[in-house]
Amino acid sequence: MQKENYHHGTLKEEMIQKGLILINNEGIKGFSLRKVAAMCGVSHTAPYKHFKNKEELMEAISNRVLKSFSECLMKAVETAKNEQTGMADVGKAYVKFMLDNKEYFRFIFFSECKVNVKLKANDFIYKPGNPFEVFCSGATAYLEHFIKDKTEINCIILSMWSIVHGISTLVIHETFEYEGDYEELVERMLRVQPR
Amino acid sequence: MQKENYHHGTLKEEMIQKGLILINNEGIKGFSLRKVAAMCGVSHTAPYKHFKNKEELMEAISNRVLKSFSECLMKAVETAKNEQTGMADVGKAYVKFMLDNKEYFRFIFFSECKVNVKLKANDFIYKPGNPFEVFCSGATAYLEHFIKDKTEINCIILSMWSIVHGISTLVIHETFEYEGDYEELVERMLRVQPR
DNA sequence: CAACTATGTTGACATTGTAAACATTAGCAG
DNA sequence: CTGCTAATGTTTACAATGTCAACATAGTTG
Repeated sequence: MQKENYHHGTLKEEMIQKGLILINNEGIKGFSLRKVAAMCGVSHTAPYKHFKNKEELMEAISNRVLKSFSECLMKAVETAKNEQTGMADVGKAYVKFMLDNKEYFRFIFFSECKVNVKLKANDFIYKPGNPFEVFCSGATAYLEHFIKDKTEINCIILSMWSIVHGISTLVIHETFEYEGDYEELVERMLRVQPR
Repeated sequence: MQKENYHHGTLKEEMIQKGLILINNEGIKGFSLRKVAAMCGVSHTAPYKHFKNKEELMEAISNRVLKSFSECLMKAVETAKNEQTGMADVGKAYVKFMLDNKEYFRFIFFSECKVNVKLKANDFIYKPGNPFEVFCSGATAYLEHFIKDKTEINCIILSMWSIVHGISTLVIHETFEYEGDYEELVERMLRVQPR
């Protein structure tokens, strides 16, 4: 009986799963490698066979969330493309996803969690597949129909990205609160833009 | 000789001072209550006579930074008022201050540090003296010259705030990078707005 | 089957936050 | 000045945590 338990089999994956649960239940400050290991029914050093250190576990968890985020945004971009609703709906999806997953994004953005993503303006280079890339490239494709100047497009995109990211961040950090429908608010905030 | 040292005298203030230094030198993950106490030449539990716990120390440090931030923005608002340059300069000051103090804002926004500030939209209630209040009320005063509708003003302000806060946050978190002058970029980002 | 590698466990250690019990000093009442 | 009391520090102790080293077990492969 013990023989079957000695080797867990899918510990790496379960660490990520249980890590997500722990974050949801106890927030950032309740998160610890040892707790997650215990949730997997494994000794507190077993995870080190799969993750170099705590930070690498956090990064894996973060990537899992960002992957869902990407998929969510991709769907929104597709819908917007088909139904000609413009980028506002994608922006709304961006904010909604972050606010629906506050605890996860506190973890990703408000902790020492490394996010393996970096966008550069100017040439707008990004690692494909991450949510920010999805948002920005979706917006680029949309704006190209209306605007020629590449620099202006980038500027507008950056503006939109900052708006949706900024408002989400402020709300999640509890620096700002709106007593009403955030989607409607975002809609209006983005509409203030020329496009 | 020991008699002079037993009572520190201004420990509370020095904890804040040395805390700021430690954050600058070692970042969030290098920050600990015990280290700050050591820097003050005091036992590791002495701070508990002045702060309920670590979080309260962090809050005090955060408030110190936010006070400087407020003062900086107040100056910018004053200048904008006198020289009729509009809110773009205040926005640039906002971003510049955050990027000039990356380590502090990582501490404030990307750690378990409680920021004792909460703005509410709708009625736009804020605790006076905090930087966000300075920015928003400065913007309100400015916009009232051009726009009547209170709701629209609030929407534009929130947009501007999100833009400057969002871009700063993204850069500090190293999710986004711009190889050029951020002030010029912010100028353009805000100018995309109707006003 | 034997040896190797991947995966877990035990035990140890340093760092940290925090609480309790005790020490020193400052300030004030008499 | 004396002595009490509150404010401020220190020592000691403990639990939680990340991490390392040494060892154990189990698949895998020649």
